[in-house]
Amino acid sequence: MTASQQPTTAEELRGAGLRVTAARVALLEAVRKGDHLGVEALASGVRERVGHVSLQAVYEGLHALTAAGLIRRIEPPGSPALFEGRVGDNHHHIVCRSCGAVADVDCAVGAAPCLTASDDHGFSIDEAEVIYWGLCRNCSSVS
Amino acid sequence: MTASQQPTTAEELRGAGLRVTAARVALLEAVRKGDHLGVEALASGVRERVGHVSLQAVYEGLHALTAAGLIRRIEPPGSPALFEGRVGDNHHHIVCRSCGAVADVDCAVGAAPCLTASDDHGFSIDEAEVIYWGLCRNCSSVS
DNA sequence: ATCTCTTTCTTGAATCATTCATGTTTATTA
DNA sequence: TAATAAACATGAATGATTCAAGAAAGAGAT
Repeated sequence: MTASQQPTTAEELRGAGLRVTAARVALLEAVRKGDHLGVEALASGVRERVGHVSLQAVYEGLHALTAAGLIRRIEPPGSPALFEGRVGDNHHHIVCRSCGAVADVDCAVGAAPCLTASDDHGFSIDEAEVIYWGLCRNCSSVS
Repeated sequence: MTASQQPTTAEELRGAGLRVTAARVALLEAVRKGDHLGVEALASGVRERVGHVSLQAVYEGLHALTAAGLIRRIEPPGSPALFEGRVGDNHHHIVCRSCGAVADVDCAVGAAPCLTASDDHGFSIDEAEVIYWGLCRNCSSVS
């Protein structure tokens, strides 16, 4: 068996210095398949694939995957933490004020948008995170 | 006594449809005097002015003042809620990754910045909130 | 000034997300 | 296959916030 061109999930974990366990493979796949899911939803997804996994193992796995840069954690105000598989690009999020739905938004103004604050107060800024607030299609039609 | 040109704190509360109580006057002043303070710090500030006030009264007062638009609530990821007195303008925040310090940033690109997402996914967007991440002067000098 | 009504406040408990602690299991590598 | 460090399980703890029910106190009417 030669190494495939596209690394498997297991190879990605090992390449990030993490051990390959069924729980973590399933967790990474659940995050990637999901669309900004929370911890409970991810735990359900993992359990569908590999049987019982404790909630704490899910929390630890999410920390490890986040630290390794394989997934990204976002925390919209008023919501528990959500996780997504899209990493490395600089993208932002729209959050529905009514139902909490989250969608991705590519940066509108280039690769490192908004990184220029008008007055940085002596801070050295390395990232600008934008959250757009509004209503999703469903919620605005109900209005 | 004629009405002053600059409304008093009490008049502002009444004008917003809220009852004028010592606790809420002190709370509004504490928020305005403070610089992005959390609930516990605000409770301390209120108690310095008017004696014992329960934490729940502080929470309720903060909700009421926020709903009335007299103060603004922000919730940087990883931090409990913070409150500020600067409202009505569209400004953003810098958060120190190391110590959590928060500073205000005027919008870099005009009155309603970044409100144009590249793809709104059918959302109707009414606000863009920007959080700049970095290190404050103190934390970056310690490096 | 007093009465009434509604808002605000208090006390105490409950909830939710997340973390901590300890012991056990399991994946890796030698 | 044995040693060891990472990952997992179970159970308890923490911190921020909210809920519930009754007591106190502003605001406007009498």
